[in-house]
Amino acid sequence: MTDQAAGRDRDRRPTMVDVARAAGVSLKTVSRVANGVPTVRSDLADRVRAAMSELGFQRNNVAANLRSGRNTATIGLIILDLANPFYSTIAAAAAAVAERFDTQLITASSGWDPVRERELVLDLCERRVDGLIIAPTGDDQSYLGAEIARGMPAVFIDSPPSGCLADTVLIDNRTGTRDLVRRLLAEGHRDIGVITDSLNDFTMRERLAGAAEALEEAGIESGRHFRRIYSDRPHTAGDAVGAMLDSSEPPTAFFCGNNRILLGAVEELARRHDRTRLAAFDDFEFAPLLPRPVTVVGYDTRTLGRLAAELVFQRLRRPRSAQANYVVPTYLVDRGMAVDPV
Amino acid sequence: MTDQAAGRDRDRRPTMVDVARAAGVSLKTVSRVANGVPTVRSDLADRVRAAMSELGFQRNNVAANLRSGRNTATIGLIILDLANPFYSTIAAAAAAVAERFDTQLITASSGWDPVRERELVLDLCERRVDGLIIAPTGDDQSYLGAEIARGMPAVFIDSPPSGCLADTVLIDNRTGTRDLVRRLLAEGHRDIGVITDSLNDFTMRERLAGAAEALEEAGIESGRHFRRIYSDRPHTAGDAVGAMLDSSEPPTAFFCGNNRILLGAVEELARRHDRTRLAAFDDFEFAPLLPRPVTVVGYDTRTLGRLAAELVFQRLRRPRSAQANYVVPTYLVDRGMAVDPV
DNA sequence: GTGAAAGCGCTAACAG
DNA sequence: CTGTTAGCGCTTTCAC
Repeated sequence: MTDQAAGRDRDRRPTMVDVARAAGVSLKTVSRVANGVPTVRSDLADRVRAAMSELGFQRNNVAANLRSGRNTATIGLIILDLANPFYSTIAAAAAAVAERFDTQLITASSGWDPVRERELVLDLCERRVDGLIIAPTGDDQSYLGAEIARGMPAVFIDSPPSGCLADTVLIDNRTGTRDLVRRLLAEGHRDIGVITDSLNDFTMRERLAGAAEALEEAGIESGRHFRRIYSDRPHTAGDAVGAMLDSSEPPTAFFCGNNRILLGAVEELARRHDRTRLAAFDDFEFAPLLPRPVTVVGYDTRTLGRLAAELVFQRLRRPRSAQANYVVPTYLVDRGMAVDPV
Repeated sequence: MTDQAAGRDRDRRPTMVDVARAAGVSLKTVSRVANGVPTVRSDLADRVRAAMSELGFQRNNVAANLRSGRNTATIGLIILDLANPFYSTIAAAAAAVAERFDTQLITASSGWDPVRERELVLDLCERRVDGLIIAPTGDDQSYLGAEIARGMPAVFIDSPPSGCLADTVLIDNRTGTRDLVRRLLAEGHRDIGVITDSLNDFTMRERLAGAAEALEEAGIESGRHFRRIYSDRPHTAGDAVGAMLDSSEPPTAFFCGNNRILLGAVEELARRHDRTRLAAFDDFEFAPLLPRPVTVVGYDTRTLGRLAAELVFQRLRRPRSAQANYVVPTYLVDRGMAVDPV
């Protein structure tokens, strides 16, 4: 490098070469100081540090990682929608674990698009993230097999992968729903309206299966009052509730497959001044404020995110450890408040 | 590189050199194919592509960016708490913009810790993110001045920076609150209890100032009914409400500085079967389900995130463009439902 | 203790 | 149209 190429432009970020020249030492000494290597003569180290702050030097970690072959200290989190509190809570919990390992999280939303999911995985792999946490959509993650075989830590959350083997952290959808429906049965309800979202979704299938188990235990035909809705408008759930209530044998209780459905049901029941028993999967922040009692299946979303992140770092340390499949337990909790008329 | 160093280990990711050797072409031809350069003889391109999928090649974008001096296609988002829907909505909106530019978001939470905020900024700069979106905490962001001068696009959201100049996207806290308090005044309320969170917070100071403006317009001493709370437990807000109601001249209306305070107030009023008029800053998803009418100040959080991200990319294109200071407008909306007794 | 040389995986520049 | 050479900013040898 000639002297005139010494980088006179103010815009360029100073490199270790610039620092070395300013401090009158070799590039390598600068590198040592930057990395806190103790065996550097203190006067040299001081000169280097002075030059660093003089020039406003900041190490380029991208370059450092490239040469050292070390990790990028980044893990990728692919979820369905970051605006959804369920996923943002997971992201926050995973980030808290990552922080302990000086690692940052790249969070991306697939928006329920399997093609996008795959693109994101590829993109993150090309960025050489150290690991991947994925809430899958669609039913084919076989494209990840090669990555996993190559040693990329991959953890699936909320739903298991299809077409490849990986660590998973799931919620106990089936047991949670079974316990909830058992409770309704114990209260004497025999006609229980079950409202689910699309059964393309693993979690929804599991919840329905849990409900069916409880109903069958009680000798009740599990499909007796069953409505599927596909829309994300709460209104649709309200319509389902209305249709069942208007039938010749209306249910005396409803199980709502998620909190969105519950909200639609609450609104419809409020409109009708109807006090049919309500139960649902998913607890949520404002459930205590619901204007009528509701029993919901709760679970610790933060635990889900935390376990997933911990699995990634665990697998980073011991790449060939046995596949881990965690299940986050559920519990029943009574929400909603008794309120006055306005 | 000698032949025996050809990388026999199965674990190592294949590089362009490996692909070139397998395809019997030069490294550069592989690079061209990987980058979609059209001027490659089709039979060579086919051989390269075959070798690529044979070896499971994935370009290392970290290395590619290093050499080309291009961007890392990453922007950093520093917020206070990703688990908070306000911030996760911003993150989702910013990510949606970033997606249009094939850019990923690294999202990190400072947790209201100024030291952590600074560490995160430094870390993200060392990772050579292309830009930064920051919801600041603390009152000194002067450490960013050098970065901004060097051309790092930085956009502050929710609160402006102190000690440096940068683009901002803020919410019109002052106007929103002033309009809301004006409405209470127009309804005839003269005794309005104002409950805020810590005034260390820029947004809270602005909201209080907006309330004061409206009260002074009406010739009312603005500090008449005023309580500050510092805790994040809604209970504390309830205590403040209770104390004011128990005073010799209880307010006939309350303004709550944020939605957390509102929830505490709602609970306390429900407990007392008290129907004092309620108003608050912040709309939120479940506000329509509140068990009593409440007028809230709403704003489009997604717009905030979108504008911030767009500013980053705008400044990336034209680094020396004039400083932009956007203000997201607010509006009043009536929430809460009239409900039956249970 | 310090520094020169080589090279991480890729692209830019220039030849052929 | 293809290949060679150099080099991004840093770390890793391995001499001195």
